[in-house]
Amino acid sequence: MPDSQNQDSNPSPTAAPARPELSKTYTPEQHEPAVWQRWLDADAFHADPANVLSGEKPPYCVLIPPPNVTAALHLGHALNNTIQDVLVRAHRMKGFETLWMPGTDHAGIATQTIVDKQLKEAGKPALAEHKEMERNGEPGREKFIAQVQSWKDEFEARITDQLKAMGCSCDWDRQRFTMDEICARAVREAFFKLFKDGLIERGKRLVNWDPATQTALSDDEVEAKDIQGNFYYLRYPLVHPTEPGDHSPVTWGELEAKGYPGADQHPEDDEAWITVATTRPETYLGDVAVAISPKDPRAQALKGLLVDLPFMDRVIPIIEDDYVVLPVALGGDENDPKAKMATGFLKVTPAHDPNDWLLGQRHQSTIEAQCSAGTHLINVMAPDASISAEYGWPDFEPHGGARVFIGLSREAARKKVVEEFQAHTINSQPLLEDIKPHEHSVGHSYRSHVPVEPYLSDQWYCRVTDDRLRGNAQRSLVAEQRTEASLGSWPESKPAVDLENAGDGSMTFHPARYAKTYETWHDNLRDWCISRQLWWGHRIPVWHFKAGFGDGLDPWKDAVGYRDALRGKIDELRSAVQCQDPIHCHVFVASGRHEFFLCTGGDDADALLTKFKDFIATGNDGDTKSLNRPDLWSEEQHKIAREIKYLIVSLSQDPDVLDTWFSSALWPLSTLGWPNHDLPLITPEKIDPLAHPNIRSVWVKRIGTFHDFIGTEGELSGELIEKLLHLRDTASTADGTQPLAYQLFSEAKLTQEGHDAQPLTKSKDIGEATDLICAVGVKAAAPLEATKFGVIDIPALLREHGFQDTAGLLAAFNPTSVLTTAREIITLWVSRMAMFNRYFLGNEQQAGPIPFHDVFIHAMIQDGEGRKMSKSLGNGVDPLDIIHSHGADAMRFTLVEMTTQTQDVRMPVEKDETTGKNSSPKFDLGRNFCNKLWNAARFGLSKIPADLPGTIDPADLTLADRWMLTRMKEGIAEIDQALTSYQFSNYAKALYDLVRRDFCDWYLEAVKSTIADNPAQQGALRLILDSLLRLLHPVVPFITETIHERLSAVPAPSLEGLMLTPPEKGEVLATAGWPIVADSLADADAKATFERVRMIVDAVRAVRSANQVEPRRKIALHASDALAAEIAAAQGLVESLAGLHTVTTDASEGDSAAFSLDGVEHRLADLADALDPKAERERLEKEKTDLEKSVKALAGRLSNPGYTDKAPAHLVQQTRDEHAKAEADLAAVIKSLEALA
RNA sequence: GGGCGGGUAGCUCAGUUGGCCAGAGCGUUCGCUUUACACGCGAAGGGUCCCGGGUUCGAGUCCCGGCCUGCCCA
Repeated sequence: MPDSQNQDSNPSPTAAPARPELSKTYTPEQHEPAVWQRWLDADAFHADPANVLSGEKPPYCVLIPPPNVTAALHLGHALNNTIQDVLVRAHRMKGFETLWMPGTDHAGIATQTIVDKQLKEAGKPALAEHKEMERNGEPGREKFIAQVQSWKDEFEARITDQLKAMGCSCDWDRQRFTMDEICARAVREAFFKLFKDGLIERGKRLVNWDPATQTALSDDEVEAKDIQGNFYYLRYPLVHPTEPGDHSPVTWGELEAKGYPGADQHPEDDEAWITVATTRPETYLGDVAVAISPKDPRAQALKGLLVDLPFMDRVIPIIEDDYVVLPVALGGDENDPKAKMATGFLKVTPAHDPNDWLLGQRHQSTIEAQCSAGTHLINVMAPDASISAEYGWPDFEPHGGARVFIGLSREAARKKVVEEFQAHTINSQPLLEDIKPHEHSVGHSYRSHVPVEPYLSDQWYCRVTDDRLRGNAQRSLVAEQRTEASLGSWPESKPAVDLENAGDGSMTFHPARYAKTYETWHDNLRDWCISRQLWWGHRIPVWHFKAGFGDGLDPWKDAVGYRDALRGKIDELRSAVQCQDPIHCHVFVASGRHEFFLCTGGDDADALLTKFKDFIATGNDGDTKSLNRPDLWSEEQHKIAREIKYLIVSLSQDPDVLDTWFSSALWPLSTLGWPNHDLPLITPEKIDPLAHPNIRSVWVKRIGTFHDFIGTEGELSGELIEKLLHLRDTASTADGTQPLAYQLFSEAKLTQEGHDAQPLTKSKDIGEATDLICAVGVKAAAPLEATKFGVIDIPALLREHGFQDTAGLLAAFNPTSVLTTAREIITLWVSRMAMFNRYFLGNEQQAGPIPFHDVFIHAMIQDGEGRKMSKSLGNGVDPLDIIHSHGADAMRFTLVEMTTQTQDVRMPVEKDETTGKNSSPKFDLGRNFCNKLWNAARFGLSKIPADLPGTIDPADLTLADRWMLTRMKEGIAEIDQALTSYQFSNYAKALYDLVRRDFCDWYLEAVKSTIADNPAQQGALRLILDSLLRLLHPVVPFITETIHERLSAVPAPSLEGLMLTPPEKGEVLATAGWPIVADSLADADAKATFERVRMIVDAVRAVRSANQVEPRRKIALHASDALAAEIAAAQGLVESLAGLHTVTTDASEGDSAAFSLDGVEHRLADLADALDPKAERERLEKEKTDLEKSVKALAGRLSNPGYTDKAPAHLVQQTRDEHAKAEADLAAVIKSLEALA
């Protein structure tokens, strides 16, 4: 047996390695599934945090931006994930412990809307019907969520399959979903901490309301669209402030007397009015004032007067505010389009417009004192945006003059208001003065696409503007990406430099320009509305209650004292029933009332409150036993419960869910195990030494006592034990090994001794321990079958019982290495991850680490016309279609090649007429490249015998070998540079040049004539091919793995200076080492010589082609002495590559073609049986013209003294050399032409 | 309105401190069943670097002003 770097652990000395022939063209569908299976079998993608924590390997971690479960992945996802896979695979090969965390996002409003729409279309009970059920006391919410859940299951599976088909090397055992138990736990913890720390508050404010889905939206979920609307000019009569309900009209005459400009244009006894301009006339029902600019010349005359709102019996004040735009006629800005449309009077509707809301705040007391409704907020709409008096319209009754509008949609109401104003008159002129067309921007819901209604409602807010959140996000950014402007406005956002590991200034955007988007976003941040009136999402862990009067406490007089008393009582109850999870109480003031809320920090606390709610409802003191677990309550415990019962009446959980981005923001924490990240690390060896390293994952749970874990039969934990024992004893995997084992540890010892702690084996120790950890080692990734229990999905089973496989992940992998995502995500997601990661991993002294060091923003893929790919345009490309037609590798290579530093990339889309599917000719690039690689490998393999020498002496290498190795060293440097700077296109181009141009076109052609008899060259080819496969693997993993499997059948010889670390796991290339070429193999002479060979061959080929010489015809070269010597030194390469049978210094006889090289004329003879002198003359004439042009240009440059004096000397010299060479070449060509004549 | 891109060969794009006569892939033309590859090999043609100024010995690149086009934010 020859020496080998890849020693087979089970060598078979008799049988030669199987070397099946490769097919003539690469057929991806034949190889991709098999390769995928090999990776899984090798456990190639599973990361082990222990390798990081022990210091053995540096970490590299990428978190997938979890795709929405709303739909299958599109080409943008394919690009996004290909880039991540390239980075992940390259780092894995470079020796990093590499974790790529996969998962999906529940996308609350989007998924709920889609499922609702689907149900409606299918004629099944949809959201509205389920809401009706819920109102009737039936479980409508549960049923609807189950429908969404099954949609989620379907799409999660589809998305996962797509990612796998693309070859994504995620750690699939750790796949997450933003609503699974592990993520939910993080959401609860995070919300609780924010609540407790005063960063979450309740507020009645104007929100972006989506009347279609009837939920609040955050600012980012609103998209502005330009709408062709109108400005409506409405006349409001002026009145005197006299008796309530009896306001006498103001006449124009009175106004004229007060110096009101323009009043003299009206009959003096006529009633006077003012005109407001609005785009939304229907909101006039909620008007509480009319505003005028204090600079307005009419303002003085109007002081003390009021406005009588038509048909409303509401009299409202006139307020002065600088916000109001002056019309151009009265001195307003001519360049302001608003000033052209304005009347100078602005109707103020604080409950239906964000700007009016601010006006209402500023003038609240004036408005409340003078508006006959007595309030500065009148909401005239129901949640579906129809006109309604039931949501805060205090003066609707008893007058009810606006009854005609009730129940109308906002669109119909607008029409009706305009009609009414048209139909009614003041001084026989219509109240509707004018309508002018006006294009303006209107916010629309990004999901339902209806116009967003600014709507007054109670919501939960996260105070992201607090420095603990915003400030830390701002300070994350690397110093050179901060701008002066931002630092000037936000001096406190300057990164700290003196704090070690503060995480400040350590996050970098690539390309750098996107840092500005991030920075600006934070500079203009507003508090984040996090509650959504949806069902699909994380339920807000807050309980609202009506306060009672226990212990003589009056919640309305002393809210804080009441709150503190309740906090104390709650803690007593928790402790009495051994509830581990915290409960916190807050009081908020909304609409002038105190509102009391309890927030729970975990399942235990939730369960406690649920039971307590029942306790309150039944009023049965004896029932309080159910609160306890597992013992009966003592008298003291009953007493506490009764006391709280007097403080709390009618407890109910908040029905709303959290904004999806809240759980997304926790992704770097939740997926890595936070808040249970302190679970001790247990390595697979501890579970089952015999089976290691085949144990795939280790699941652990802190179980307190043995009793807790075993439980009794029929209880969940007892049942789990039974299943685990049964599986351990009866189930087996394909190779006959057992799929799982479990062991118990003392937590104290694990924490103390780490990996070295021994499992507990004595039943006495187990029975007595109070701090037990149960660890389950799982081998199978797929569900297991075991008689009695049928098919069991072990990870799901363990999750259900609170086991986690996250131990050590947070410590090993957060901060992660890089986040790869799209532009619009910077504000929606990147920012919030930065805020949360730093907040939750920090403490009061110091902010925590950033979630990722780098953020790479990739381009958006557009179609050939620069339009977004979308379903409605039908120009989308399905990644699976490309994988099926071209192969996953071809798609990946093309996408990587396209990924330059620009914002958008275009991909011409063509519809295949036969299949009806969209594709793009761009993918041919990748397919052709893969096919070329395949055939090059096929050829290479056919030239590599099974019995290579064990060692290659570098001295035995040919010129071509040394050149190729040198080129490889250069190529590796280019590739490494491209990858570290996220220049993916450069990576693909470097590979293309190295593989296609250098290796295929020149190296393989060069070795053809010598390799059969040269064992050293055979060995070199074996190693060069191996190295190239490694460099290619990150972008084209399937084909390289397939070829590598064949290549590995031939043991690799050793060559000093070339390091090819063998695969770590299962002999798969995916875990092999990145090639390292030492300086000793870089041969500058070989490179220069080979480049000369290429030049000479090119020159000969050009002449051959111009003279239409048969490719197979060998010709004679009559060269100068110098050229002939050079060719002789090239070991026959020129002869074979240029097709020469003779190289001689003799003068040619008979027909010959001339060409010049280095300013010397050489001749090629034996080109054909007869040479065509006319064609030869044409070729030479053209060459002469080109050279003359060249000589003239170079001479011109040299005759410019500015150039020769000021340009760098080496450039001037270079120009002189070129000039001399061009002149010599020209002379040679002229000589050839003369000879021809 | 503010911010950020793009405009280079017929098409899609490179061109990183200004420095060979501006490159690649596809497409086009010519030749070729050549010891792996026609999803291939060899050769060739193809550019007012959007327009107008400026700085410089020298500008696709830097500066100023336009035009066209896309995205994000208000």
